[in-house]
Amino acid sequence: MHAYRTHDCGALRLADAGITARLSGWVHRKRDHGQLLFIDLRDHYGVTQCVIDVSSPLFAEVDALRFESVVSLTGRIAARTADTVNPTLATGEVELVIAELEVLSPADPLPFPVNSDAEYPEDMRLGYRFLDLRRERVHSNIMLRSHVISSIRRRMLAQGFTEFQTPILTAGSPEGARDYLVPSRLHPGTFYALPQAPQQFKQLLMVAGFDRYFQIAPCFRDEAARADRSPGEFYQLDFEMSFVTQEDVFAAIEPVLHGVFEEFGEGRAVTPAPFPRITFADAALKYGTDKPDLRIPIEMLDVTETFRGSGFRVFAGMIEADAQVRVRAIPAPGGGNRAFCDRMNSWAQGEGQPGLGYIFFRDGEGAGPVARNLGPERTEALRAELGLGDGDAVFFVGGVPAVFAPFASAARVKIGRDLGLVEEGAFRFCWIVDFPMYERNEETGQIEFSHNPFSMPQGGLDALETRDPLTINAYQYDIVCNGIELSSGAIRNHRPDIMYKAFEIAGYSAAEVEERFGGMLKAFRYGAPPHGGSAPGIDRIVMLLADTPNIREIVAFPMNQQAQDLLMQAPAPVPPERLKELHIRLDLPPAKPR
RNA sequence: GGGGGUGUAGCUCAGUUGGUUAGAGCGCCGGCCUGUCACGCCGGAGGUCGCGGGUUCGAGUCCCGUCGCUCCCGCCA
Repeated sequence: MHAYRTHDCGALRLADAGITARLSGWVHRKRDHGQLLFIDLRDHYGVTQCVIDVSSPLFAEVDALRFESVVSLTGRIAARTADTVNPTLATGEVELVIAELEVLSPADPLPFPVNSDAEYPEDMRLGYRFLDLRRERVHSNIMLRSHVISSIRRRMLAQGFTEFQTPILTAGSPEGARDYLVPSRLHPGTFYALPQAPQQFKQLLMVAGFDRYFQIAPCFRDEAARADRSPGEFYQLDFEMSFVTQEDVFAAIEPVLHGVFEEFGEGRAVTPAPFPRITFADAALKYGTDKPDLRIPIEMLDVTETFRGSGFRVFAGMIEADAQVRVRAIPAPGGGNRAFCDRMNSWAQGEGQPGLGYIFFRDGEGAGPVARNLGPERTEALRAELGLGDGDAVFFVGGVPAVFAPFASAARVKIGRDLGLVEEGAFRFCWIVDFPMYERNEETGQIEFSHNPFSMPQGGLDALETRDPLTINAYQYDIVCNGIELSSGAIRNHRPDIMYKAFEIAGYSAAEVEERFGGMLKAFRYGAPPHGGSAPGIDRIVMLLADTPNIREIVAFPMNQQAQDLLMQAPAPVPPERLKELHIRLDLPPAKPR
């Protein structure tokens, strides 16, 4: 007989009754009846009930086992009587009658129970992550993550992509987040950086002629954490393709994402490919954000003209005073009662707004102060334009769109949630396309890249030379699911001439561009294919599938929000001789003693 | 760097208007129980109420400061 097990703890069935089996695992639960004792033995695969009674000489020893001790139990497999079958357990028709016990590893009393799904403090869970990972929910999340990654690999290979590794010790990125730096021992005073993303390498692979690259790529950024964002490191499905248009990129990745979400969505609906394409401008207008949650069937509408010169002086006056001012209507189907509208108004005030104007429709007409000031004709025109009727309401936000957008977006989401309009059990995808290439920095007045400076401007060199930069869009796109940005991507700018011009508009001299991006420019001078790609976040995909807002639920060994590993004690000081070897002297005091 | 929340037993939490000896469930230790599956029943140990200061006859409770954790803003193309 095998030293540890003949079966795993999820394997035994009624057909196994009568055999002698050996199981190894953790003591999940104990039920002590004095003369009779049940042990639920758990391993990765399942739970099996084991039983012993007082006639056995082992009884006292089994009785003394503490939770989470690792034991090997050997004995006959017995069919349970009909009235003792446990239908909630895969192995619930049988039990192991304990004849031999080996304690492989006794456990101390636990800092928190493993056999419970109750909430525990994050720092304790992370400090005892090996225990936390035994708990059913986290354990299955980590398995889900592994299966998702396998599925992604399989699907990417099926799409003709090839997986490549790219360096972890590399050069710093001139743009973007803070780099993690690694001192060079061989070259005093110099540092490697950990990649924020394999961006330049994947583009170089395209220049090298590999055509379709992907990688489940670790990315490192020395920035603050969020609930949905790890400090330090995270993973992306990084991919890049040559000789493609934006639509080719979409067509390549949509089946992968759709397939993965179908495979692991447990019946939740998934937007069929092709996913809707929404322009950045339309998203701003309809949703107030470039990350719309399309499970909420509310679209805002511009109603500036209805309020221009109207009796509703607040908005009419704002429109008169500032040409940038717009008024947006947020329809609230089913929200047509004063209680709901007043509650929304109070919520808005709690959000720091002066209030939230509304009209609600009953008895065939609009009610509320806005309707009174606007007059019946304009109110009726609004009602008709928005397709609303009795029992519905509409809310209004006014001002400069860029200023009110975050609030309008939040109001849309709150209305959708409070009225129960959110489509449950669904993954709603869309592409946000046509991001503006440039924006004006309101403080300095300078024209800056609004997103990725390496994207190809729509219209190419001609557009850069002839058009107002603020009207130029880039071939840049995000993929969004349920209001969560899964990735940014772009058709890249592979033409040095267009790159110099693009940077010139943003105030960079040719010499600066040469100095900062010389490597890429050099590669582009020897025959570079047009190329593009994207990099959906693995962690966010798994979070959506696991239905958790916290990234630490789907990463096996996460750091805490202060970017510390509480189990391994990282980061940690290093001995002086190691620092000396690295030519480093710590002569600055810590910024703040901790 | 800023803001919100939070901190009471190993864990989850309750603790009234400031008032006697700070409680419950789980876990731990001991006892009882031969068919449970979150087994049940009885008993016990376990507390610097995060820390420091203040107000008060009296502080877990009120005030000030500070620290930890967490969430958000900044930040993250």
